[in-house]
Amino acid sequence: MLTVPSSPSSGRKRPTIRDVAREAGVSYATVSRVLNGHDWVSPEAVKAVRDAIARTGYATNPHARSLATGRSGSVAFLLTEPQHLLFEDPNFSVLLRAVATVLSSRQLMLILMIASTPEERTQTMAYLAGGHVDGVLLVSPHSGDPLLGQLVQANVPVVACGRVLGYEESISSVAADDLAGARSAVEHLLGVGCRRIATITGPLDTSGGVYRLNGYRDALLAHGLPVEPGLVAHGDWSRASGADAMRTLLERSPGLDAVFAASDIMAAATLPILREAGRTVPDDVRVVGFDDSGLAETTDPPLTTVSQPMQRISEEMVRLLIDVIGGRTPLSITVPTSLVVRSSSPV
Amino acid sequence: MLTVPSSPSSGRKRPTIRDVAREAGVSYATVSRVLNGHDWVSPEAVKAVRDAIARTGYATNPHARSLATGRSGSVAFLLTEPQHLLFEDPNFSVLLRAVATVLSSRQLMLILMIASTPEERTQTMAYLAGGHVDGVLLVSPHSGDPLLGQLVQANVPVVACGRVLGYEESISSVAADDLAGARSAVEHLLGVGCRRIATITGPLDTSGGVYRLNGYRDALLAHGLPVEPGLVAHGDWSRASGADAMRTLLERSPGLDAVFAASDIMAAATLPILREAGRTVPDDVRVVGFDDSGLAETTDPPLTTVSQPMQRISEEMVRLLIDVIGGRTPLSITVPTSLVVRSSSPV
DNA sequence: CTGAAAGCGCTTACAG
DNA sequence: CTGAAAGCGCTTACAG
Repeated sequence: MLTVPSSPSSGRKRPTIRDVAREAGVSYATVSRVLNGHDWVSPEAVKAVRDAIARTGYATNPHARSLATGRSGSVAFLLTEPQHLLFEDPNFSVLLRAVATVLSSRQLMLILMIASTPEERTQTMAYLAGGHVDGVLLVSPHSGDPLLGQLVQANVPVVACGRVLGYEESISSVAADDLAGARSAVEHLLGVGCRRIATITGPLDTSGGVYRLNGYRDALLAHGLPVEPGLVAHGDWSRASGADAMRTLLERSPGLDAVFAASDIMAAATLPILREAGRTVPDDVRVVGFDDSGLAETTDPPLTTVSQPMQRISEEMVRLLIDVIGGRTPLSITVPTSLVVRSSSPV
Repeated sequence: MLTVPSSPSSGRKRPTIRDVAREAGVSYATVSRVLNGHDWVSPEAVKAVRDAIARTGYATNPHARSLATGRSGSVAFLLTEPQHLLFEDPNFSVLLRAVATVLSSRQLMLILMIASTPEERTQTMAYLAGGHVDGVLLVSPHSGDPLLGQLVQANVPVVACGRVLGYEESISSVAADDLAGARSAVEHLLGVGCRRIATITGPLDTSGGVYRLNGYRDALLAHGLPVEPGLVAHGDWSRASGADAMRTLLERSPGLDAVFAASDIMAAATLPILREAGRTVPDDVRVVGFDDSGLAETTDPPLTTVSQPMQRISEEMVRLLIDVIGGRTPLSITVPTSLVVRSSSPV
């Protein structure tokens, strides 16, 4: 069913393991051995083979290898967010970039799969369940997503970025410490004297949405402050939702003196709204975001935010996925966050 | 050399073409025929096979197929920009997203490869020259890049996004009409009365950098205006370079009344600099960008910019790549742009 | 330490 | 229209 015609442009036949063997004067099994390095091979044979490889310009055929080993040598990076978020949120590109580097250092290919539309989801699931990749890295899953159950049922090795609500036991994950991160943000606001602190949450079917809200609550309660419903508005990570939430909050609680948004995008979206409403940031209203995604530095004023160590998260995701592929039981990893103070809420 | 252990988690053996054949009561060659649809198969056989596929849950093994056909069924999306740009520029994610969708509709896998560091480049080149993908989509190539020559020499099917300076004949490309787009931007500025129009160029080893500068010149000359060196500053697409260029321009030509930046990112970067310099946009200085990348709507004020039809560009890139893989000669495709007017330079 | 050989799961002429 | 068979390029026990 491939749409690609056969390829005359690939030119003359590439050298195979047999060509190398002939050139090196050994059997092709020996060539395979030095290629894979598992078994013992005599130093002379190794050298002969290496030279022959260099002379012939041999490169191993990954399809043949995969067929023989049953492993694909590739990992899917699966995005399930609606497409507008993929455009907006720098977090995705940062994660993608970091993961690509880590995978490449482990000789694994990164296959990008986007499953927004129903058709894409069906196709994607068939591909993944077909065992065509060794494992999948799942980005920002929502707990109601049927893909999750299918993945678990099909026994596909998965590691999610962010804990997966409802699948904590069955799907491995690595996440920033959302709870502690959010708490530190709100404690920072309390520490500089804010008392009417609003929050814009993420979607509550994601662990980021839930845990960051919990962190907000914890911090307030720990300081003996009530959690007022009028100070809590919900977003879906998008810029538009952040702007809407800010408008709602200003309407319901004009006296607010700070807002903690569960993402930098949503935090950035509050800025023009606050300005239009005649509030100065940070003098009238302080703003704190979450992610430190690169966006935070470029807003006016730059955002105080909770930094997630994306590099570390990426490394752990790949390492964990390799473990899971190897048959180890699911695990949740939490990495610490740190508060980055900028002018939207200075100390 | 794969770092992934063998995979117990993949569970029981998947059904193969032979299981389907047995179930359907035909030879497995027939199963393959209905799977591929090239040859004639009797309707009864087709039905028997389809049913058997459904019952067994068969999914074809892409590695076996690739080994037999010599085609990989996958395409590389190759990024060679330094990593900071990948974070900043929404253009990349937009293109990636669009290309992923088009490829998926053609049953082709998208393999993401990032070649920033020297090691990554060596590895990448080996992989591509090894014929492990059917073709490569090249993003934002710079003309001095040795990878270009290697790709051409290795006879790898390539389609670039943006014309590749120095390789116009040998590397296919699809690009927005940079020249006409830039001209329309500057004509817009001239049309609203600007006379001291500065420009911030892209890097001059990219066609986007060169052609957009040419468009700027063309428009000025056509209106009988000189091209003043003091009004031209160079950037490298990055935000930081845009800010630097703006500072330089203000210093050299304090009397400027407009700036045309060759990308939205660089245009966005001028805004805070202009504000710090006490200039109001658009009253004192008008700003026009290029890309309409999503960023343009979110700046303050929103940017007037030249819109590139990324969806269309993506479709053409994939279609063209399939042609090139099929052995057709290189081709350059140019798609028209359109001016989007927003408050940074209203009519 | 190293060959010979089977096998991974498919496609595709070659005969019928 | 459909089988039987060779072959794609590797890996990996199995003998030695």
